Amino acid sequence: MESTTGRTARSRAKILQAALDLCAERGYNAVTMEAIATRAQVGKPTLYRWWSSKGTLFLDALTERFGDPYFQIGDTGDLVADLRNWLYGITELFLDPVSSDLVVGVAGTAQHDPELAAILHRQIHLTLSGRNQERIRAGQRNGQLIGFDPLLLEDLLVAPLWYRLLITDRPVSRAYADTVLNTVLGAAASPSGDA
Amino acid sequence: MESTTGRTARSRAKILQAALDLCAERGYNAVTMEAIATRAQVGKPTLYRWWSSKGTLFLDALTERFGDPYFQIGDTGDLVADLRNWLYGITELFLDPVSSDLVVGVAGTAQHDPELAAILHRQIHLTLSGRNQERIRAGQRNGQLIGFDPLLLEDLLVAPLWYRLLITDRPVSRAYADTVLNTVLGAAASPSGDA
DNA sequence: CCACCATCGAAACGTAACGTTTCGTTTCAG
DNA sequence: CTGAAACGAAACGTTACGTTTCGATGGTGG
Repeated sequence: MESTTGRTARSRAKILQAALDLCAERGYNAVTMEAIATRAQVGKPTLYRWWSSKGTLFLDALTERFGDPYFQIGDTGDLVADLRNWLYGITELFLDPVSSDLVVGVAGTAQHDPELAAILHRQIHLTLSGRNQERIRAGQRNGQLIGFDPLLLEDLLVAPLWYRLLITDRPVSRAYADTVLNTVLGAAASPSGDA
Repeated sequence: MESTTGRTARSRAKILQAALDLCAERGYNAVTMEAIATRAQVGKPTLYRWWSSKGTLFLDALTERFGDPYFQIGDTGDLVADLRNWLYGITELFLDPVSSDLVVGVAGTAQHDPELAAILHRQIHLTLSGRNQERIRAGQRNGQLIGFDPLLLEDLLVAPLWYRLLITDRPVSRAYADTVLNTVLGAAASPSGDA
């Protein structure tokens, strides 16, 4: 049966830790499945038993190490403050060389690995984005940011950070996050719920 | 000397065409340098003489086939209309299976190919983005969209399209481009020129 | 018009990482 | 205690890369 102390659980923890360590040392691209197995003192078949590729393995490592606390909007009752802290967290993630290299690596791999892309889309988009939209709707029921389509608001706020990380090489910063937030929130309500 | 009819120019045209054809047939990921060389009836060393990798080759093919007309803001005198057509063009590019596969492939490869990333950043960011900001400033000198930081405006408009293409699997559409444009342009002027 | 030399196409090669298979051993459950 | 499942380690075939070699081709100076 599945246990938290069994051999498989210990191997899994060792593998994810080895992957993160190697990523920090050599960078995402220079890490191979063979190196992960060696570092974790684990056989390669064990890697492929649980993950079909380097990309899916690192997506799990990324999720466990930098998961919901960074990508999910918090709930203190003040929606605008929660959105700001949400953008601050993602900015922090994108500024740190180690975590941003990991994020860029996984996002880049997903562009030519359909299976990883599917997992990422389900996990990030459907699950996380769904919860984030729910958080926005909850704020709107309390009279905050009424008139914004939740999905569109989420897009407009977080997309510029991803755009800077992946397409341009301009750095993100707290000041940039503030500017995006202030500008978008200054916008009139979106004309319809098309998005 | 360099000529437009010499052997090298003919080879170059054949190579880029073969790359685009193969990309349309099998998809970006399934195209190999060997296959491009074979299809173009060209030796592999000829490929590596001009391009250091598959990514840089396809960036050239992308630029020649889907270049400035798609990524550069036009100038009809009406800035808002030009911005809308700009977003429509990129939407069209991202909607077409062949061109979007090419864009996704190059963008994805750039995430783990520093040389390609550097070229893309210089080419896209510095050159194109510079011209686009200049177009926005020209409109502002005519009294259009005064108060927006040009760089921020460009980010806010185009980032959501890239975000949908690369991170979520939600489709773009003209209606989405319209909603983004209308919402952002409805925004108050950005508080400062930080971005 | 011709002879020369750079450049070409084609093929063969070495390398790196992949993902799989095999085999003897270890671990946990009944 | 016993057996089945999962393990670590090593070896293997495969694929695509990027390079090297070699004979042929084509544009150029005499």
